[in-house]
Amino acid sequence: MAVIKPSLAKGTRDFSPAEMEKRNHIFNTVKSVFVKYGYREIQTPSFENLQTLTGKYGDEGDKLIFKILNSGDYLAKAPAELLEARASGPLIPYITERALRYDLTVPFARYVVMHQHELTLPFKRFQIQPVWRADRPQRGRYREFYQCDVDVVGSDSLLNEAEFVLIYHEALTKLGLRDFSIKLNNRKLLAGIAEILGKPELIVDMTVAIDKLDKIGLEGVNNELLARGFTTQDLQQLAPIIKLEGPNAAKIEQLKQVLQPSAIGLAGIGELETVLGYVEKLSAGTDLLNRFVEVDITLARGLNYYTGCIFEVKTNEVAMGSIGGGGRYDDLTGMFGLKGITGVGISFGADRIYDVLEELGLFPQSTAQSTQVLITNFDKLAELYALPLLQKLRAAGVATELYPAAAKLKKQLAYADNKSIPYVVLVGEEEIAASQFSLKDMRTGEQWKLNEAELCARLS
RNA sequence: GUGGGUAUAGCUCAGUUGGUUAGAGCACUAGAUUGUGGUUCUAGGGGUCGUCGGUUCGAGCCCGAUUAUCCACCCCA
Repeated sequence: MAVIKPSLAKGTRDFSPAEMEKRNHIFNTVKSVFVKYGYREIQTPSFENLQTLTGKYGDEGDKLIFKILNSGDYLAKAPAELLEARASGPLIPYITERALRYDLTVPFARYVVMHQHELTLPFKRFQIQPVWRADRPQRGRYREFYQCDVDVVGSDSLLNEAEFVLIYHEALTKLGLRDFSIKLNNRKLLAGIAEILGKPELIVDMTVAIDKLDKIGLEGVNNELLARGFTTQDLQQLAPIIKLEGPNAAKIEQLKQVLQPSAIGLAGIGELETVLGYVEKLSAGTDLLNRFVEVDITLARGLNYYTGCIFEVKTNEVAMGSIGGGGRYDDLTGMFGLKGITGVGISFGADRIYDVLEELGLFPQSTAQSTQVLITNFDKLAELYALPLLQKLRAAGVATELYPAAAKLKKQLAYADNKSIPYVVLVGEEEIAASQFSLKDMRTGEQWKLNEAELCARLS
């Protein structure tokens, strides 16, 4: 057989033991916060029926769904004329029926609909699993990456939104981040602005354009707006809104003035005020609200199912895309035939958070620890002598390993050193004769002779 | 999908206007040290210079194509 040069599929990564320890540090941290706020974990399959996923993410998103080729003679059912014409797009439904999940929200919506009779509403769930996108990889963008989603369905209370602000703050702070912004906006408010301009149908074009403000500046936004069907008069009306600055309360006051004629716009403002009010009460005595929460009218977010509040989190310490986002969607399950169920949720981008923590050196030293004790192995006799100790230490809950073959001590100590094992137990003729063990502390180099009971007491 | 950069040892990279046998650091193996790691010293293994073609007496270096990869845009976490 020809030897294939080993390589990774584009946009994927291996995770070494050290990397897994760091990744688990992130997962465990966010998980502990989710649980504290009353969320329970679920998992859904890696792949779904293709029709479950298509049409939920817009045309751009649909293109990025990894589709799974049907098994067997997958071309048999394809119409000859489509094959003849090499019409890839129209062929898709004939050759693929399943696809890898693109996010965790849509599978969750399917889950809610399928399990609606078992669920007690409001249902609060979190989910930490990989998702796949056929995107072109670059910095902070992978084809396989993990999302940590928390959502609640069946509750329209804005307390949920406020708690998500607290969850973001608590989890990211626990991970060591010190300077990040939790940006808040509301789709209704954006709809109100489009309404006042007399172009409610262009709300998506408008939000996509003003979303780019920090990247291309006001002039760039204006050019884009013109290209998307807005007039110079619209731009004059929009300019003061886009350029809003100052504390959140001041922004809200100004928006109230501007949005006076729009009922939906005022509703959006009202929701923002309520959320901020809850956050204030829930973070009394801290600087959370002033330092981390920012009302940002230019925050758009692409997913078109959002209908109310929207969130996005960015770190200010490293150049990186958003590390989290989410929002409220009034009718997500409607696509699966269940009307009137509202949901709101957020997501943490674990892989980007990893890259940020790595760049800032924020991973704790202790995540790298695994084995606590290594027992050396010189020969068969010493190995036999050591086995009962191995059993006792493990029974006492101490992560212990016996070097699996007789080898030079130098090599065994180098193994312990490389694996950051803090203690080594040396077993040789001398120790066996005296019914003892030599315990070596690898950090200080100190060494003691102890019997089995003393050793176990010392290590456990 | 659009545009740009890069490709030399396991990893990070040098390599002169094109000129003998292509280098360094790290990593690895062994020895200095027969039962003591990290530091140090010594030695060693490891390369079809991404691939194919062209120019040339001669190509790691110049030209073309191709593949891979990274970055930016689009979009997103």
